[in-house]
Amino acid sequence: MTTGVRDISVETIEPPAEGTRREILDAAANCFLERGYSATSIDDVARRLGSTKGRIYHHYHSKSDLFAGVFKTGMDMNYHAILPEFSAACPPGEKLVRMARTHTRQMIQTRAYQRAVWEGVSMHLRGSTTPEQREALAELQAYRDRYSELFKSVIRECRDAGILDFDNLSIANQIMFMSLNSPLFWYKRQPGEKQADLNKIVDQIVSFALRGLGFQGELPK
Amino acid sequence: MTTGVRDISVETIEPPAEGTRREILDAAANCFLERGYSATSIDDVARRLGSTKGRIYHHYHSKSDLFAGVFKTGMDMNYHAILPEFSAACPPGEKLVRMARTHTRQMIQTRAYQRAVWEGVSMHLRGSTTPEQREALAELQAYRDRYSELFKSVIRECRDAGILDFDNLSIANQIMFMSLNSPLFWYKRQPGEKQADLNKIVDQIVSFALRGLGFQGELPK
DNA sequence: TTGACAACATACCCGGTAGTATGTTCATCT
DNA sequence: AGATGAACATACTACCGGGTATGTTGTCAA
Repeated sequence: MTTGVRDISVETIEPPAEGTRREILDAAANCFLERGYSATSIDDVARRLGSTKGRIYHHYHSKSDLFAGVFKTGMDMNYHAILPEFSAACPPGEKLVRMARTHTRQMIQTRAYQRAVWEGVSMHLRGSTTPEQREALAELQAYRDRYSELFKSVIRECRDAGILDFDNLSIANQIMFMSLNSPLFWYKRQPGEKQADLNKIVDQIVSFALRGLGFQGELPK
Repeated sequence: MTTGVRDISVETIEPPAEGTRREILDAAANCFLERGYSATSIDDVARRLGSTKGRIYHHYHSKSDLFAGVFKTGMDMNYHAILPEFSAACPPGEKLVRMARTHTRQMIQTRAYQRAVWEGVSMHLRGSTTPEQREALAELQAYRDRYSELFKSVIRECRDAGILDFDNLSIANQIMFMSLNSPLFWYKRQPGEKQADLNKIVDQIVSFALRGLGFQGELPK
């Protein structure tokens, strides 16, 4: 709404606002990561920013709106990372592996945002909140469902090709995501954070998930 | 403390108190399941019981104490179910499968309690709450860690026997639990709830997890 | 120069919630 | 019968947290 106005300015589209919003989202995501949504107060986020409520409420209408911002940003990053892999022309097995690796790496590298996505999904599955904001959550949920469908379609393709072997597709997809998302809950960034170490962890997770789906043989690449 | 006093009474040890406590715990567990810990108020639990706060505070000192009761009860049920399997004299592969089945069935059948256990672990991994109640959480966490160790030891035994194949033991254990716990988040009890249907779901989950750990061949039984 | 507006900070309101203090009832023991 | 205490209900307090209303400051355009 208000953002459309300053499209006149040359280059650096809305540099202050977008930077500020991102800064607020980062703080909010980390607060949600540490204490969860309902245990986090707006003042907590403001404290982390070194400012006050006013700054946050100037950019976001409500707490749930702020949360939605974190959720959507997290999913945006996921889409940005996964769509190239999904659209690539390569055999379904290899595609699934690449998508799984990318997704898992996302869970680790943008952990705070992804944790909010997780909690958002959990919140939606429950019956809580008001009907109005329940609708907003439903929209976000749909956004995340579409993402899930990307994997589901590839998994189905793999099964049809005889690469995978499982019973119920939806359940298989659920458990696979559960496995790939697991670092959300136990991963701690180590002091000597080598890129190779991270890849090793990602590989083990992806290996677990793919094997779980009935994948045989060694993983490509 | 207070329970030790009435050990004098013959049979039916503390029948009213224990029944009442269990009734309160059930209500609390379901509230925590639906809205999460911090979003649940004591009045919510009381409403579900058809009574008032007074009843709850008569049996539990605080909200966190009530939560601890739910957590511990959930873990007690897990131990009660898993210890016979763990102590049984049978080859490690078969033992692991039986333990995994039992655990997964527990996740489904006592879902509300187990969800609280989950949230308790998550809460502890974060930095929240006061130092005093943080200690109580740490104790519960240790209780749950011992349970996790039961699986870990069997998994290690399996790997040493060449039945399983994975890289890091701790990570493998984490992802396995993540898979087995997954119905906590997506399982919904169906109208026509046949025992056979439930077994089918459990089998698929266990099959996924065991394959993920590198288990080869068909599952026993 | 000045008005206008974005980007905040300050001050305040008010509903909800954890926890407490105080009844009330009923069963059991002496 | 009277006392005692468990098992609650009722009434109340204090505080926290979401949200709002109202300043304050810097910037930019005319």
